[in-house]
Amino acid sequence: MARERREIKRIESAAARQVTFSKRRRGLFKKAQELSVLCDADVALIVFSSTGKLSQFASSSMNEIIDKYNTHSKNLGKTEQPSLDLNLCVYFQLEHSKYANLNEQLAEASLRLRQMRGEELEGLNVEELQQLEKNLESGLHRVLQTKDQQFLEQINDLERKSTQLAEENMQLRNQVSQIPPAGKQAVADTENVIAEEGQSSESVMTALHSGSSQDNDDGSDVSLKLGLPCVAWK
Amino acid sequence: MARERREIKRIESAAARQVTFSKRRRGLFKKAQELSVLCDADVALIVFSSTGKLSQFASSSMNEIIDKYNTHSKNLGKTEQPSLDLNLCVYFQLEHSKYANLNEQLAEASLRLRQMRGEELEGLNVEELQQLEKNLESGLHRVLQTKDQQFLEQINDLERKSTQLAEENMQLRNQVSQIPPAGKQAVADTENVIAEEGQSSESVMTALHSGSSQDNDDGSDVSLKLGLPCVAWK
DNA sequence: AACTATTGATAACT
DNA sequence: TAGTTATCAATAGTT
Repeated sequence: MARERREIKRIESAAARQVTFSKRRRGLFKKAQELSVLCDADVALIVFSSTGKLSQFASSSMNEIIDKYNTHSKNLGKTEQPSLDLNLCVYFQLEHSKYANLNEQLAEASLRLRQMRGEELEGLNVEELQQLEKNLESGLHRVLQTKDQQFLEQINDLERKSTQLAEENMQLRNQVSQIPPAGKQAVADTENVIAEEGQSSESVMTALHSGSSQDNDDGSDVSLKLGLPCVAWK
Repeated sequence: MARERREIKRIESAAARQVTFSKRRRGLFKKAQELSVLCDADVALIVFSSTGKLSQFASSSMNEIIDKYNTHSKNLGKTEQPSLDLNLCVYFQLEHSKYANLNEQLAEASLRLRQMRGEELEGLNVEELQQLEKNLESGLHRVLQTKDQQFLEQINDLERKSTQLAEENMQLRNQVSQIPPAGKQAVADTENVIAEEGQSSESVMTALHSGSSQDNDDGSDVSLKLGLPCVAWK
């Protein structure tokens, strides 16, 4: 509502989000208060910022309104404080309304999920479809970013481990070359030269596997794993 | 915010109060939703009208937010188990398990929704992210198809109406041309020719507006509307 | 309920 | 962080 229309989607910049939060929160609370006064309504507003900070407004008492809310779904009677004899009855009603409420919310959430999966779109108009499209696109975008990030992390991991292994490899070679010559020394030396020139990566893999079963006095973990544990997305 | 500034005090006329309540309540809920989306805030809004009718909005789950509020403000102790006979106890356990179960399902569904929106992806591995990506892509695909379909339907509608209007337009022209010549006949004819050649679409629009206020014995609806009703995506 | 004149809220800027 | 202003959005009164 200002210099330019702002699309209703999460503000990525934390600073801008904070500024907008302050401004809009003030506006929202003002309107909540105005509604309660103008229309004699009972209004409760609870806001947790993205940093977890609580703000609240209640036209009367917050707890009173929440109680009224909890008992409302099924019960219409005036908000009398439950007498001791009625405690049980109220408890049942409360449980029931919570239950009904949960059921409703679950149905709502399920519908949203189905719609995000592209089902049950019949009741939606073009505007709602466009909103859904935006949500899906931004969700997809973030999922792709996260996935890429995980791939990059794995690659970095692997590179680090490779470097480490290469170093160990070289140390091992030095140790081997310092072993006093035995009977078949000449042959062993020749093989070593070939390996160094043409099969360095295979040498690394060999060092890897032998390394984890060998005694290894530096205690480093040299196993290579791809981070793909097999947990199904239901 | 309108024709005249309204003082913030209880509206005495019940009718006016009801009307204002409806309008402002809609605005308040919209703003609550916008705040929650824009600023990634958790917002709960409970409104009881002066007649006791409940409206509510919660960016996630109302119960969740209220719980968070209760713990956040200060309250902790509660849940005194009513010590009663065995049947009742069993009943409570049953209710509680149903309740817990629903709560679990709702939490699960909420998490899925947030993840589809690209939030809380931290716990997912690459395989799960790929599955999520597939779900989002297929959902997006279907949403786009549905949207395109609705656009096409609107276009067909408009084309049908345009054709109809063009026909009516032609009939009207014929009627006009059959009017017996009056004093300024020559001038009128000339204007007609110009209109036919260079301003056909404007002629159609003119026919549209006059048509809806004129007597129209075929009873057809000749208004042109784009199907974008303003229903908020809660 | 639908329509506008007008006020109010606020996004970008300072 | 607060203040200013151009613009957009909400809505009071009306039909």
